[in-house]
Amino acid sequence: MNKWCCPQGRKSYHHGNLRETLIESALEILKEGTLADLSLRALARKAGVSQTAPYRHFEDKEALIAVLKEEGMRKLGKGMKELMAEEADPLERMRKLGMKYVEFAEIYPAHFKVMFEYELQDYDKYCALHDVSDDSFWCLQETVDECLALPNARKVDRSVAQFGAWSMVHGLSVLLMNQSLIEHMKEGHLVDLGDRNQIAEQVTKFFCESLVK
Amino acid sequence: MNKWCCPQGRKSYHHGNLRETLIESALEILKEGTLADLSLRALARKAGVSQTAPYRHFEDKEALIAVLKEEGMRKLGKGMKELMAEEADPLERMRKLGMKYVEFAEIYPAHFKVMFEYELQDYDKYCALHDVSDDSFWCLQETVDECLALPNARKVDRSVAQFGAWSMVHGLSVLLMNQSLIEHMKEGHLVDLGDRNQIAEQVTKFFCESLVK
DNA sequence: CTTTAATATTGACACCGTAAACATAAAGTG
DNA sequence: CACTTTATGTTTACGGTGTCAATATTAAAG
Repeated sequence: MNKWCCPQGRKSYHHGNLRETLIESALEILKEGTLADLSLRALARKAGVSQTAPYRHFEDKEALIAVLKEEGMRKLGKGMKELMAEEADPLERMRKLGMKYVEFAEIYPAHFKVMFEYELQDYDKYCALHDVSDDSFWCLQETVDECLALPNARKVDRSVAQFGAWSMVHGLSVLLMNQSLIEHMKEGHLVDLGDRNQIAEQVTKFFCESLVK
Repeated sequence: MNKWCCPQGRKSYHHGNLRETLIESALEILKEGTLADLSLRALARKAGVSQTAPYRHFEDKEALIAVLKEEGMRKLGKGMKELMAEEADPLERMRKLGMKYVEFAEIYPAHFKVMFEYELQDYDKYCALHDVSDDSFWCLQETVDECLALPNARKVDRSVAQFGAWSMVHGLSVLLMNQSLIEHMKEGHLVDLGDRNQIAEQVTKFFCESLVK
């Protein structure tokens, strides 16, 4: 006998697809909000389910975050791997990889922050995240190696080029996401999306040109 | 008549120096913890004062955060300004400025995160922070200009060099702070402080050399 | 000395993450 | 089919958070 009455207009006692619903809701929140807006309780509310229901699908909040990181790394990695196939010229591919990175941060700022600013307690627990992250890093490493193998390559240590490239685009992403920081540099001038894109283009170009003589 | 009994062993009803005490406690917490450990209530507890007492000195948590950002920018700016006087060679100074930045993040990671990862709702409200931030930016701009005025300077747009330099050291700081990210790059190898310092040295050197022919 | 302004307290509210005990439904087993 | 197990929900509760309103204490100003 079904004497249970759902809190929201739900048909059955079981939601049926709660895990995926929670993840999708979380992604929605990240699209139009900040990490601070993301709470398990809010997600539960959005799914019309009790506040502790999410704990049947995620050990704790961190486990949900890990999945969000994973989703982000998957999307970023996908875009980068496509470039590996599309663009043969190492230097030009390097530049495009950098722009992909910056554009990702531009389009999904909150998601980007979750990926890189939310520190997990024990990273080793989430090997799926570990695996999917490797894809992006492989693209970077492969492209760096190809650049350094160029006949006109500057004599640069492999790991220096790797760290340099990644640091450059990561810093660029963070700085460009932060309107107030940019305005300092631009001496109070308003900086719109066009300006930011132009800066990103120029800086990534500058870096790639620095790899060769 | 003093019929009031203090919650902790405090002499008088008024704390006397609560604002400074709260800031100092906050700085202590940032030295050995994360941003998540920082709560107004915890600070109040530490000062032996009721949980709403801090609101007599800070409009809200954000106002306290703004002060912490300010403290950090002041310390960073101080170190950078000293370098402006010490080191005459623009390129070498550029390199040292970068290392100062990275070392700051290394020594005060939580404080660094508060400064650059905690987004204020309305930045314009805290003009003291705005002013003290300008000092650091001025050092960067001045040094970039001197580098680009060098006879052997590469032909680079001023704002590109500025953004490039800042992006590079900022990204470097963030990446090096994040042990799990480094280990990806280093293919699982443990990366200690010595390794990180060496990477920072090499990458900043690489960038500075990229500014000249 | 009296009034006022600054500073602190208490109590409350709405959030949050999460643990324990319990309820329901679906899936597996005889 | 009935019966048990497992997966997936709910309720209730605890301690934590930021913050507001009303109140108390005291230092400073008149």
